[in-house]
Amino acid sequence: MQQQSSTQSAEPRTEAARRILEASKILFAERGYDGVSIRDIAEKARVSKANVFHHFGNKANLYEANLHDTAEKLITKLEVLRDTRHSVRDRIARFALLDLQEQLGDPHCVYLFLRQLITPQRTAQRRTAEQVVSDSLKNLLHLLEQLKADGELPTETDPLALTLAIIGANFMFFQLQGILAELGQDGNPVEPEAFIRSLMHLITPAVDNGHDAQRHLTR
Amino acid sequence: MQQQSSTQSAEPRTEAARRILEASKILFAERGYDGVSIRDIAEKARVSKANVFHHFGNKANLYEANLHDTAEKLITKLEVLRDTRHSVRDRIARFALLDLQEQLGDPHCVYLFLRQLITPQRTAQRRTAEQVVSDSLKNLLHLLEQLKADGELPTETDPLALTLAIIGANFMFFQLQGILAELGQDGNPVEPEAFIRSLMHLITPAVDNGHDAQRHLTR
DNA sequence: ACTCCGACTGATCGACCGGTCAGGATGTGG
DNA sequence: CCACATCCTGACCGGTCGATCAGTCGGAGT
Repeated sequence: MQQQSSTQSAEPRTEAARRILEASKILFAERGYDGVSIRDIAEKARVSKANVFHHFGNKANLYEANLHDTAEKLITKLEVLRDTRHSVRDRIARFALLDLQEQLGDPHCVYLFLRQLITPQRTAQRRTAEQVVSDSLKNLLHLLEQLKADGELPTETDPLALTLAIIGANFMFFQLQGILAELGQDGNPVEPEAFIRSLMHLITPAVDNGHDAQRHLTR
Repeated sequence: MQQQSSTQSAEPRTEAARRILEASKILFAERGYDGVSIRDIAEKARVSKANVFHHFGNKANLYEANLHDTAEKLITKLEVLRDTRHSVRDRIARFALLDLQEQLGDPHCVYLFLRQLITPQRTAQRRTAEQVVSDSLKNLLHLLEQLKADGELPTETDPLALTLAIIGANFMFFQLQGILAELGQDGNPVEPEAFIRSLMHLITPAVDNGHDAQRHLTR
């Protein structure tokens, strides 16, 4: 038996192993852990059922390997936000756009993580999922606090509420695409860039008239 | 055989049927459709396994009955928003607070609906779930457009983005309670009322200087 | 007393589940 | 040539799944 370790996932050893990982990722994201059988995965990956066990030991291990992969991917995303070449405002906008684009570009990762977050059992896997979300949240919160310290936010604005609003708006835009498309016939922003622009207006509406930092939310 | 109809769910006929419905609601919300067996439900409801089939026909029917129940519950919630006795601003604040409180008060309904929304299969059940969310969204969107027409929102504010921000922020507050509690030691708003107040500040920050009809949520 | 009906249960079914095992195919080092 | 390791498969196992069925029980109607 040559199964992968459970604590750390390495690269897939063969093409078949890679196909198994990819197929299981999609299926787990769509139907959840219990909704997918090893048969389904093997069939989608065009391998024998026993081969799945050969590479990943058991079902839980395969699921964990998927979570580990997506977690790594999402963590590396956060590194982009740390460069100080751009203004705080720009970094917030870039983070929001990057976050939204990545959700739209790889929905399976989102659903894989979301399914883990809504599980009441506090397993180690759920902890890691929470950790990723928590890091992302803290990062954005820190940027917003910085923005407020710079005087670019009204004093009565609560950075935490604003953080949750941005992250939540992104998720809702991602999740409700189908619904939005139906009622967006009158020219509402359905493109991510336009949506992020609208979202940034909510934070500091003085973005059109050329960076006027002291012009706050009037009226 | 005396199973309920599939298209419309009536009240549970016996105490046992009521217990089955309640037990299955919790289990389905926590573990999802495939994660729960009839055995689990029967055991939690303290009835025989065959009795579950007697009352609900099959597993899918039982699940559908749960969805129908929660959908009805959420739809009736929206009725509150239609009374014109309060100002538009108040109705938005009341809607947001009511929405958040209901999520916090009955998490199982939220998870039951969420699990349905993240299913890629476009079943009739998913349609109804989408319909409920869509109605709720349209309602809030309409109120915000009204608010903007009244001149209480900046002209560059996009009502749709604001709608998604409010709904999304509520959901994030609900979902990330555990994470928020950890980093909320420095006096951040962890109570729903305070959070909604902060959220309303984001919409119309001119709430402090004493408008006439906004006294309800400002302590 | 007799019938009928809905509530309810234990036993049981075939299907499918996750997982195992013996062994074939292929390559690699001695 | 042999020995060995890895990749991979078909056949198989015990257990659990959703669902069925025969039948018991108790109350209402006649």
